[in-house]
Amino acid sequence: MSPETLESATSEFIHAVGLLVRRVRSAAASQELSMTESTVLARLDKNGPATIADLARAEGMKPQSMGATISALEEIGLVERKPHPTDGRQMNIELTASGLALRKATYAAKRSWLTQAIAQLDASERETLFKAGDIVRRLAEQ
Amino acid sequence: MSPETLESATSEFIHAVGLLVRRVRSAAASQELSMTESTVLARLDKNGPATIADLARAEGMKPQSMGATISALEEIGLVERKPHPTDGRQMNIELTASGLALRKATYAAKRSWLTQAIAQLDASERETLFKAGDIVRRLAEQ
DNA sequence: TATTGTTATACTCTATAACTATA
DNA sequence: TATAGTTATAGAGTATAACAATA
Repeated sequence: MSPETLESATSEFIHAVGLLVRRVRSAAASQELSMTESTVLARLDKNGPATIADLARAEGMKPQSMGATISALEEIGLVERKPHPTDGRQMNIELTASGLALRKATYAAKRSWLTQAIAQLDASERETLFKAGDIVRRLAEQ
Repeated sequence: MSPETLESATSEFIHAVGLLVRRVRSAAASQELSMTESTVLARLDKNGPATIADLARAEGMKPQSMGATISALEEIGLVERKPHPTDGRQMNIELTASGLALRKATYAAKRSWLTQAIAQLDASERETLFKAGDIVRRLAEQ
């Protein structure tokens, strides 16, 4: 692949990512959660309680930024802070009953805009997309 | 694909996208251009002069937001506004000599962080990534 | 009346810096 | 001394609203 072609393809790729991010963001503005908020909720649901520092590391964010995200989720009642049993510095972030209900019920019924859109792709496209997701993750973490 | 699996895979996908966006953004903070800025520059290089409204449509943004992006690029001397010859309302946005040089020289030599990272993937991974880019574009524009 | 662009203002997401409390 | 968290402040990116000029 020539340097020019690579640069051009990369540029188109990042353009597509930008479109997607803006689209997800505008969906979030109306009623859904932001990308980071949904991701954090999904992680808490899957892996159980975690500290702010853990969550920040997982998202590649600063702890202060994650603190703000958690405060936003706390304000709408989806997560709560509980003191760590032995380490007085840490706060465990847990899903509330509302948060769990949102994960189990709302997502199963109404779903996010993106989940619906992906559901309508054919199987091979979904496979390509999710494979690419893994590649993107590696790129971002490298 | 079960609803739970789909939701989980979507969640992991958008997580990966979030990681990438934050990573690109932090590269941009040090010296590179933002995602939107690079994309606009690439478009001007490829398609020639365009109006703010055109560019906004292409990026899925509001014209006011694109105006801010263009002002930022103008301030660092990469683009300039020129009045449209016949339509007095429009301003044509063009690459300056600097902007063109950045596209032709700097990108070819130093490259962006992301282009470098993608260059190091093997061919089949790159293919998956760019195919996924097309799918993402369709999702975002739908 | 519709479109292009500008200005003013505000919101979201994330960052840096400075601090306290605990280990 | 290192780690977890909080608070304060700032920046980037984008949005909405109101407006002027032109078509």
